[in-house]
Amino acid sequence: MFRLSKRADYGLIALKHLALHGEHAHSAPEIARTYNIPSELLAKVLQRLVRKGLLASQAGPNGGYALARGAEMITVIEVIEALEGPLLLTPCEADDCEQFPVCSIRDPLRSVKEKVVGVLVDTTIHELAVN
Amino acid sequence: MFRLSKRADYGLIALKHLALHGEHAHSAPEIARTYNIPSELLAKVLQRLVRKGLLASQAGPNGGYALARGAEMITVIEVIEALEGPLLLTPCEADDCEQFPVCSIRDPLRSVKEKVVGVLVDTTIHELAVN
DNA sequence: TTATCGCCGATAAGAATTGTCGGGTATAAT
DNA sequence: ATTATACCCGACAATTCTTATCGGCGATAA
Repeated sequence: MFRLSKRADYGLIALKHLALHGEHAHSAPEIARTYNIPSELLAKVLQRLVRKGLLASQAGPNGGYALARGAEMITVIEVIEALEGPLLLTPCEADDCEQFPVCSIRDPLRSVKEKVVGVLVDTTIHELAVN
Repeated sequence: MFRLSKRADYGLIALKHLALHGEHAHSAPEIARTYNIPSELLAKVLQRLVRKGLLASQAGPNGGYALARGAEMITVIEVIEALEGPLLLTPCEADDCEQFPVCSIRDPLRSVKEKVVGVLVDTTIHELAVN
């Protein structure tokens, strides 16, 4: 349906939270409670963002997550692609679909996709945080 | 996953086909055969595009579909929204999700969505056809 | 009259997302 | 040391969405 997954939604909410309250680490359960997000699912999301280098984590009591870099250095496209995989406008680009040999729109849509990606590259977590 | 549905894919392929070969009407089975698309599914897609005013149809033998207006007057966003409903970046915008009262990214993401829509408004079927 | 095609709703089949569970390791505080 | 909190990770159930199919109907040209 051309919409963000909840994974990505949760990730962006958490990143904005960390951008706004970045003095110390915040735990997954704490953020989940604040935004009414299923705790274990948010944990999964944050773990993946750590693996992708967007977050830093700290185990133990008083542990939690913090941004791995400044909020203005993290783009929305990074978050989306970290959580959903590369942004593909057409099914053809991913699996070789039945239309592959005769697909007439793959190439023209590629340039459309690049413009869309451009928008998401130009939007940072910092922008989400101040607006 | 932030990707076009096959419905939209099929619709764009068909519209480009009609833009390129617009002398007479083309039937759903014919287009489906050409691009290896399940015939009855493509029929459904084209019927919906008729209802939305993007295509004109003609019943009977030698009947089929043709563009309702010039290819440069049909935008990609019209096709996507006709087949997938309005483009919503966040789940929040659609159903009232569990985060609604505390969602911190709904507003900032709205402006992101508008930029994305802008890209798709600026792309016409004619552009797909010549590229 | 017949064959072709558009039109529509209902529904099955398949895939992806969302959410849950269980078992592990790290670490700070007591 | 022990305990409580939290990160980490894979597997799996539940749910939802997408994709595809089916059956019956009306329109129209040959």
